Amino acid sequence: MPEREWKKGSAELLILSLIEHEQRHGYELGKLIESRSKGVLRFHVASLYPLLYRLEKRGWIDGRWVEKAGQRRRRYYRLTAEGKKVLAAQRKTWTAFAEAINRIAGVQHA
Amino acid sequence: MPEREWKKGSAELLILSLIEHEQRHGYELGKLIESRSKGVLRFHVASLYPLLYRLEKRGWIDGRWVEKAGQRRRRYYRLTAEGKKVLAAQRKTWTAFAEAINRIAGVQHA
DNA sequence: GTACATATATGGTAACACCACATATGGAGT
DNA sequence: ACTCCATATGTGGTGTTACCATATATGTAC
Repeated sequence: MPEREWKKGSAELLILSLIEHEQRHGYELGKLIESRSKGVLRFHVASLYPLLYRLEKRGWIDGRWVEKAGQRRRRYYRLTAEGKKVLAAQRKTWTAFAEAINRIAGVQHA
Repeated sequence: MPEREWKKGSAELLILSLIEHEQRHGYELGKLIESRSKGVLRFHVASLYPLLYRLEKRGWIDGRWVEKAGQRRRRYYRLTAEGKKVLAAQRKTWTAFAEAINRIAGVQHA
């Protein structure tokens, strides 16, 4: 079952989209993806955190630690200018990809 | 750029769909995917042939050699009963996946 | 006789989601 | 007090799989 494979790469688009308008921390992103996808998508921490480091290293997102009393420290991420460009490009790529799959696999537009 | 990653797993759905109604050989499948996707999807031989062996080993597709004078031998694949079930399941999974991505990434239905 | 399309095949590499496990804090239930 | 769960971040090792480069073999066109 290729479900696992489809998730590869899609994670980037999801993360970038979710922090497009407001900064979020890792755990929140994981929970958001799970709830908004109605359980269809679930990224494990061992995928999520390394991904965030990769995106930050590439300069697409920018993280900063926020410490609050009576709470474990959180790292909040926001989209950089470069990240905005990448997000736009990935949205376009995703749309073309999904259309191609639907055309070949004969899935009625969904 | 996650384009490469998205292709992982999608190959199975594409192959199974393309041999749903008529048997085809490997090279033909590669060319069909490229043309029908208008160049968006292109699977290299080093991905395609090993994939066909995997699918056959799993019993989802059934291949047989066809030799014709003045032509290199070709291996034609057809969908097995088990393959039909898998195809139906994968179509469903793909649709749910694409919908989830679109919902979260804010892509207008495409 | 060279170039290209057709057609199948494979050893090695890179990417990345996942498993299992780890650390740390706060609140709810018993 | 103690257990359990939700919150929150972190990592070493594994498995899957698309791709690179390269190989073999046939037919057609220039």
